[in-house]
Amino acid sequence: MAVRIDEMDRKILSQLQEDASQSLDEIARKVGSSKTPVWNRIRRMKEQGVIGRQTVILDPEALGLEACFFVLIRTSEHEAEWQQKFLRTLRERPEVLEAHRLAGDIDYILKVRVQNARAYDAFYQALISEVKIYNVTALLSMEEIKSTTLLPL
Amino acid sequence: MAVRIDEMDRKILSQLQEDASQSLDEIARKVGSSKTPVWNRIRRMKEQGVIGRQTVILDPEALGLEACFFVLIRTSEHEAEWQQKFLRTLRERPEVLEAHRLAGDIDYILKVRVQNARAYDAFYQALISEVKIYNVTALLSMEEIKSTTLLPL
DNA sequence: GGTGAAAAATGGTGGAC
DNA sequence: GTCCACCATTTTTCACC
Repeated sequence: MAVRIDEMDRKILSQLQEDASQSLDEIARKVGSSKTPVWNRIRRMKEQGVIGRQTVILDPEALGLEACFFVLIRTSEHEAEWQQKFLRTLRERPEVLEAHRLAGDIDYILKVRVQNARAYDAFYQALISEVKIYNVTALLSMEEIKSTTLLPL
Repeated sequence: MAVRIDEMDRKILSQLQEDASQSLDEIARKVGSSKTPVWNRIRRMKEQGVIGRQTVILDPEALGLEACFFVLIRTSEHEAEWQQKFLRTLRERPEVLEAHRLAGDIDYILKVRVQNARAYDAFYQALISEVKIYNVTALLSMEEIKSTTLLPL
């Protein structure tokens, strides 16, 4: 997974993160290079998987997704089969935006975006009916102080 | 913040989320419309703020950001001035990718991306030296099961 | 609100240095 | 590896339905 990235690559990535709709010429000018080398570097980084999906960030509130929960999960089951099913469920559910397996006494954390508390409860009921879970704590977000996809470069 | 979005808008947003590098023609064809109306709808939704930043998703591992922590914070301070400073600190720190104020006994949750455990400790020390915090629990991610910016439409 | 065409800008490629 | 110029595609605007 380790990939050689030099200063010029970092500058290009930074520009792309900031605004991927910029033209090649514009990016080239800002990073102090010209079109072809910038284009070649971008192509290489896409092939290597450093650069992934190109997307737009939507406003969840405007789309009626007004509730955001962080869900802390403890489980008693640690068998492979149980885990497979659990992971599949999480990946299939579009309201699960993030899922991590953790070190320590909490086993998993999820970030879940839904319309409202009732929609969260529906998700929760569906989840626990599909897989056995020992303990669940839901943390309700009152205010999104910060939310960014921009990685520090 | 509530905005009128019809079925066609949703289809367009879905396509843009999936792949923002698609041409207008391609999007128009997929949603069963044509170029100009799709373009007008996209422009309107950008003005309304439904569509925000256009960006690329980078692979954190490839960039050497191999550690991801979720940080649960309890604080004894609830004064306006303290909060102002705390929020400013979070917004300024690029390693803080998400920050939410919570309901319940945990006051804040952060998602923090750093190179390694040492870099996290540096962040943690900097944070507690800037603002007084009652209790901090760091959850270390062992495995990113899912991470998406695609909102359910 | 949709269609089609035309002008301006951009992406992608190949050749010279 | 960088610069430059070329052409096909795409974006963006506009007049018309």
